[in-house]
This record gives sequence, structure tokens and C-alpha cells, in this order.
Amino acid sequence: MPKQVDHAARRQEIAHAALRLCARDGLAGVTIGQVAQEAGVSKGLVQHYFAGKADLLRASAHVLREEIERHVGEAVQDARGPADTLRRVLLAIVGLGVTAVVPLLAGHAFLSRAVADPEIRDLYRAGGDAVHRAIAALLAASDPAPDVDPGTEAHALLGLARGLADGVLLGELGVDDAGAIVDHHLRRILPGVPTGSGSPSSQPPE
Amino acid sequence: MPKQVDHAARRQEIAHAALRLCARDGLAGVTIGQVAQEAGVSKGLVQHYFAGKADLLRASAHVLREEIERHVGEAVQDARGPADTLRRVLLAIVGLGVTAVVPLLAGHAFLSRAVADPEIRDLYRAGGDAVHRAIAALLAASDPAPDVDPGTEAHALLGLARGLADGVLLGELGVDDAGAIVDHHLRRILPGVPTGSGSPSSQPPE
DNA sequence: CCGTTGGCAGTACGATCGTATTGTATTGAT
DNA sequence: ATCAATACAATACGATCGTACTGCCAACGG
Repeated sequence: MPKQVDHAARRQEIAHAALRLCARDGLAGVTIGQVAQEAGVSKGLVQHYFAGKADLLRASAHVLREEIERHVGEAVQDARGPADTLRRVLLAIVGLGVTAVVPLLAGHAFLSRAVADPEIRDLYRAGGDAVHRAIAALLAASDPAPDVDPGTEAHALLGLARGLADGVLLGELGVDDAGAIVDHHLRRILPGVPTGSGSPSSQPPE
Repeated sequence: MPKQVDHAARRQEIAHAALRLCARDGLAGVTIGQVAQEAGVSKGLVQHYFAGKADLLRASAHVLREEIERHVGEAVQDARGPADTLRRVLLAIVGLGVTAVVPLLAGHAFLSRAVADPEIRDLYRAGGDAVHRAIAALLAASDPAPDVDPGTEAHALLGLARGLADGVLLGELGVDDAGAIVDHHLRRILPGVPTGSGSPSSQPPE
């Protein structure tokens, strides 16, 4: 047996390099050679770990999803109750516009590829549905206003967060502004919770 | 003098072909040759009308913006008052997910290019700001609830509409669902206006 | 201790890209 | 009628792409 390396880890490293390139130059800038250079390995090695460019792109899309889920998951880590969790999830999505520009940008780039690639499209759908279900469940557990339908409101919340993230990404508004909008919206549909104190996106006044 | 043709019109035709390709195959699928084939002209003609690929892409981005503005403009055409206009604008943006998939998809593809190309980035910023200002003005003229700040609420509205458009594009929800969400949101901040009757996106019951 | 297996780099090759160049047809002014 | 300018097509060319192929080195099993 030869030297053993962590196959999955190597694939992740290379996929990460691909995502970085994707965010920097767009999907068109993602070539095998560029990816190899960005990852600091040889072109041949990329071939060794990926069957082809399509395989690399698919793996990158998966890594991309995991990356975003990790970001959101970290933000939720020490939440106090479902309402706070919901708030943190939405703020995390909005915050992607600054804290995770690479995944967000790469996500947009891949969106145009989701048209041609059914697997990536399904990945998007599955990811979106999962977030939607999670938000709806969180919403239902936060004793919302009586006229709020969790499923519908979850779509509104998710849409709002995604749209605001894009706005932040383009520099149209700041993260704080977007966060305030989310909080304002949440306060309307969650009458019971207090005004969102202890913002998780900025450190408290110590 | 040689045969005279409408230079601008020819450029628009070719740019439109580029946008169609962009929506179908993503930005990576937009090559001079493919664009020429899609437009039904020779590769040399594309060169004749565009200084290079970058020029073609820039022009396509401009055409893309005009296309979206045209779509929204048509939806607003026979609106009754600022509140109705605002509603139609938002529904038009949301409706892009089905009625103008090509511009919307192409827009996403170009977004990743806006990172590398300052001109396209400025185009995005300018377009977003213009829509934001328009929405804020419409909002202020619709006698909103007293606790509504037009500028902030415009960001929320625009974000919501954009996010919902993406959701519609990905098939997460239908246009009608998204439209209902927009209406619901509008009803909350515009207490004076009646429930949005006469949906402009679907024909009335005759 | 050695051979086989897999990590890894380098090169080769056909296809395709963007662009430069050349050629031809057409039209309007002289 | 002729000339010049332009629309348009076709080809050529260098660069780069993705992929295939070859070779070397390291390390575990026997």
C-alpha cells in the first residue's frame, strides 16, 4: 500500500480552491489549471481526485452548501429558544453578504449552472426546501401572531433574507441595516419576543 | 456609402442572443461562436459590431437592464395611483421568475461577473439604487403607516421581491404564492389601500 | 527487504476559444 | 459608371482549455 492520505479532505481542499476562484472570477474563471494553481497542487493531481471538470463542479457545489450550512449552524450554536434561533438563522443568511462572500458569490455563479445541470439544480432545491422547513418549524415554535401561517411566512422570511443578502453583497445597504429590517419584520410577526437584544453579528458593548 | 443598417439594432439583436445563451448555459456558455450561431449570423459579424468579448458582455448587461426595466414598466402602465403602482412593480419583480426567466437568470450569471468587472458592478449598483429610490418614492406617496420609514421599508420590499423572485425561479413556490406574500406585506404597511383586487399578473375572471 | 500500489508531477494532444486578417458583395455619393 | 466605405463571411493563428498518458517517488504488505 502506498502513502495514505485523506481522500475526502484533499477533495475538499481542491473544491474550496475552486469556490474561491468562482467568487473571484466567476464560473468562467474556474479551469482545471487555475484550480490546481489556486490549491497549490499540480494539474495532474486535480485529475487524480476528480473524474473531470463536471465532477469537480458538483463536488464544489456540495462543499458550497456545507459551507453555508456550517455558517448558519455556528450562528445558531448558543441560541436561547426557537425565536432567538430563528432570528439568528435569518441574520446569518443576511450576513453572508459580508462574512461569507465567497460562498454567496459562488452560489450565484452556480445558480446559472443549475439550469444546465440537473444535479446542481436538485441540490439547490433540496437546500432551499430544507431551510424553508427549518424556518417554518422555528416559526411555529415561537408562538407567532395568530394570523401568521408558518409555511407562507417562512417563504416570506427566507425570501427577505436572501434578497437582503444580495443587497448587502452589492453594497446597497449595510449588514446592520439589513439586520434591523429583519428584526423589525420579526417583531411584527412575533409579538411575544422582546426586542432583539444581544446582536450575535456584532460583539456586545462588553 | 455602403448599405446602411441600424447599427444599434444589430447590436441589440446579438446581445439578446448572448442573453439567451447566458440563461440557457450560464455565462461560461457564452462564446463568440455560439452567440453568432444563436443570432443566426457569422462569427465575423459579431466581431464587426463588438470590439471584443468584453464589449459584447457589457452591451448584453445593458440590454439586460433595459429588458427588466421594460418588463416592470409595462406592468406599471395603467396603474391607479402610487399604491397600485408600487404593488405592480413588486409583483413584476416577483413575476420575473416566470415571465422573464432569461433576464433573471442572465442577471444572476452576470452578478458573478460583476466581481471582476467594475462597469457591470456599477451597472448593478445603479440599477438597484434606481429601483430602491423609485420604491421609496412610491411608498412615501401611498400614505404608509406612521411607523414606516420609506427608505428602510423600500429596502425590505425590494429585498423581499428579489428573494421571492429567486424562490419562484427555483420552483420553491408559485408566482401566486409569492404575489400573495407581497400583497400581505403591503397590506400591513399600507393600511389605507383596499385588498389588491384585479391582479395584473393574471387575467381577471372576465 | 522488496515489490506493488497509489499519491503526485509533467507532458502531449485534440478541441475550442478570442482575435486578427483577408476577401467579397453591396450601396450611396460623386 | 466608378470609387470608397461598410456589411458581412470565411479563414488563419496563437493561447488555453479539458483530458489522456507517462513516469517517478514514497510507503505499506508480504
